[in-house]
Amino acid sequence: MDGQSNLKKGQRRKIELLKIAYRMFLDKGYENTSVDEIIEEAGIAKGTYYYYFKSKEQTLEEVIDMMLDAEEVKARAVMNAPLPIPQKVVGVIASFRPESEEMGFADELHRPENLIMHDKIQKKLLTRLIPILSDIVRAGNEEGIFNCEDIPERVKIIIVLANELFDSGEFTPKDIIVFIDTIEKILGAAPGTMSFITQLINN
Amino acid sequence: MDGQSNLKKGQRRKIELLKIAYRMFLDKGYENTSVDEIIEEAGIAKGTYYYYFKSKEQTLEEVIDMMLDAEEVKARAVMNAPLPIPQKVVGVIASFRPESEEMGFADELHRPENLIMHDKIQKKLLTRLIPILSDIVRAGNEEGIFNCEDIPERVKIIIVLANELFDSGEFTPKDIIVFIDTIEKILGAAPGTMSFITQLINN
Amino acid sequence: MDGQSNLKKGQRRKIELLKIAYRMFLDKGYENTSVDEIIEEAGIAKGTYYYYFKSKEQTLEEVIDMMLDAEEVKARAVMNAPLPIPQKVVGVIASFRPESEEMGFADELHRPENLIMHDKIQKKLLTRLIPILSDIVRAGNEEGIFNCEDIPERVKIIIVLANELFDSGEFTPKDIIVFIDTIEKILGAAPGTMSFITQLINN
Amino acid sequence: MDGQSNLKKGQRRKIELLKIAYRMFLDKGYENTSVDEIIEEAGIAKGTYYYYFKSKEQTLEEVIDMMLDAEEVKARAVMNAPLPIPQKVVGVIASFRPESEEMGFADELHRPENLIMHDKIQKKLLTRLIPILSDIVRAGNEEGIFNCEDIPERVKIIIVLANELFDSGEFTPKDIIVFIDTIEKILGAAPGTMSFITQLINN
DNA sequence: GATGAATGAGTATTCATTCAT
DNA sequence: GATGAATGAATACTCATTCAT
Repeated sequence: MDGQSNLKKGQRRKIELLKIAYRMFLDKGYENTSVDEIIEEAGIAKGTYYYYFKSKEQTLEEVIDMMLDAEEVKARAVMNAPLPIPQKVVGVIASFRPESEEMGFADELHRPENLIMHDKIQKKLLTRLIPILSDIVRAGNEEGIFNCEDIPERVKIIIVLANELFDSGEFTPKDIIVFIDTIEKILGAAPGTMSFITQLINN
Repeated sequence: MDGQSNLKKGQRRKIELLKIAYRMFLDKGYENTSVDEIIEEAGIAKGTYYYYFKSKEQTLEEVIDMMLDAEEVKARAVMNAPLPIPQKVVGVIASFRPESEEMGFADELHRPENLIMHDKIQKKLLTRLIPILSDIVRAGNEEGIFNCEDIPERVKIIIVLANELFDSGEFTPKDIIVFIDTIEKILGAAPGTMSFITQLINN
Repeated sequence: MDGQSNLKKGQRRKIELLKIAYRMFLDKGYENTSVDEIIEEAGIAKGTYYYYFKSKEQTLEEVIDMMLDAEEVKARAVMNAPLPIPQKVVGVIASFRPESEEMGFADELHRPENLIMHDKIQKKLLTRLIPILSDIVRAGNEEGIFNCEDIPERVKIIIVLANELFDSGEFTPKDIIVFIDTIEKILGAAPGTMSFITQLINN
Repeated sequence: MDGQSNLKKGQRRKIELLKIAYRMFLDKGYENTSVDEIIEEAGIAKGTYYYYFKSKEQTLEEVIDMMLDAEEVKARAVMNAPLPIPQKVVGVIASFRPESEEMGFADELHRPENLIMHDKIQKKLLTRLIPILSDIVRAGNEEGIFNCEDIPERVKIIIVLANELFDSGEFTPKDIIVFIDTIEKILGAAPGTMSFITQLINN
């Protein structure tokens, strides 16, 4: 009994379509991907597409949710792994990135054609990521590694900064140094606590 | 002899057109504003529009530059005004916002239809704002109010945070508290140095 | 059961559209016929047109192919008819003309607005006409009516001449005499073999 | 006193413009060359262009006439040169080609974007070339090299064939052989009279 | 569940030409 | 002679969505 066998046939097909749309939105941007192209790629008829999706916009919505579901699983795995707290913080943030075969860390989502998708993801992502990361920071507080109040608000700032500063791939070593210093201060950590990030990014 | 008398006739008309386009882009979003609508609003022929602008995209580019020019003037005025350093920091950041008659502080630029414009502005704005703000922070360092290195990188973080956290208008009092705390630590200022911001935002 | 009953609905419609476009291209010229005019004439929506044709250019391509298909059928009928060889030669050449209700022998295709269409047709026509005509000339060789080598090359010259000299409708009786003389010599026929052409053209 | 000194200033400017338009029409095709591009290339204003030319079409007309004037001079030089008659025939035909720095014998005029120009030239060219070539053929008749009546009509056929068969650059050695054979027969020349053409073309 | 024919509003851009100065 | 601002008709093509079968 495999994990998908209890899905109805239609459900499986919809997931296939979502994966195809996901890849195409990422590759070409949401607005540059026409429904015609999706159905051609998927080998289905126009009507079939609209049988599964109310609109193209709704497809995007579902694509994003599917993607974030997968990434939340990864983030929770990091949270529960036997790692030092600071590594968990960074690991959770890093887990929320679409995995792309062709491109590396510098994210497809930051190309101009992906503005809309990026923006939608960003907003939904904050909702999911803040609770997880807050738990980790709270644990850090208890361990005495961090020392801060208003944790969700601080976590939010960290996520926003990470996304805006590093996703585009245009940053200097000094940007990293200042970023690390900022995070440490935001969380009330001792200087050097997060400096292992340098190595992560340099690779 | 008024200030515009030395502009050629065509120059004046172009500036008029830029202002009209600026307003429309802001109101309806760049993509939702068609060239047809612009020329109708301006009362000119299609050909006239394309006499002045190579393309709609180039219009956007020029609109943004015009807007940033105006805002840079405001920012420099703040920089040179007889104000305490912390007020200058905040004033410069605040000066870089389009003034809108209809909407308040919560910016038109953050509506989804303005994503493209917002993004283009954001990138160009950083280039202009960082040097000005860096000068102010340097002065703060000399006065002993701030105490930090890598000033441009720190300034960049502050601008990014200000834009992302507050432009959308969705923020809580705690967000403000944490933001202020963060800025103070980023700049190496004594606690409470920037707390006057609270009053600014609450009004 | 009529001959079209096994065509799908969409196929039939496409053929209708091709016929409409064909007529309009011939009447007004390809470039002077806008897609808007075609769809108005056909009573269909813009989208429907582009559902059937990738582009206006592709429509032209298909129109020409359809036309040449029909004309090749006529040419082969002439080839297989019980006629003297010289009559077949002339008949095949003559069969490759669009039949126009309004205009006579002097071809619509030679008006300046039809240059593009004429040129495309000319090139494709040579490919189809040369083999057929070559077969006839070969048969003439065997019958001793003609006497020549390099038949396809000779046939090509004859077709080119016929098109260029007579299609425009501007020619004198002397032009005809010389043309006949030339053809006879090109094919190695006895003087007078092709002189029946005179009567054909004069009518 | 140079040859141009008696031209008025305006006349000289017009000729400059014609040369620029000529080159551009040849390079990009008449229809693909906009008035805007011409004036930019020429460094003049829109109004100036229309001061010199009634319309773009009239420009084309004048360009062609200028070009044919130059080529007629070359053709008459060939006619009067101390050459054998058959060489004169070929030389005159060959003289009516625009000289292009970039392209060789395979003529720019046969690219699809030059259809209109090519067609206009073709028609005007016949008018000018037929008399010259007819004179040469008449001389050939008197020398006993040729033997034919209806000279202008025969000459016309030769010109048409030369243009259509060879201008496009797509022809085989057999095409040449048959062409030579055809010309000889059209003019009533002894076999081999024109075979020197082979060498001309092969180089 | 699935098809594919049909829709039609929407859009940016080109370009020859005119004419007041 | 020369300028350049202004015109506006013309045009091909896109695309999300619907719906009868």
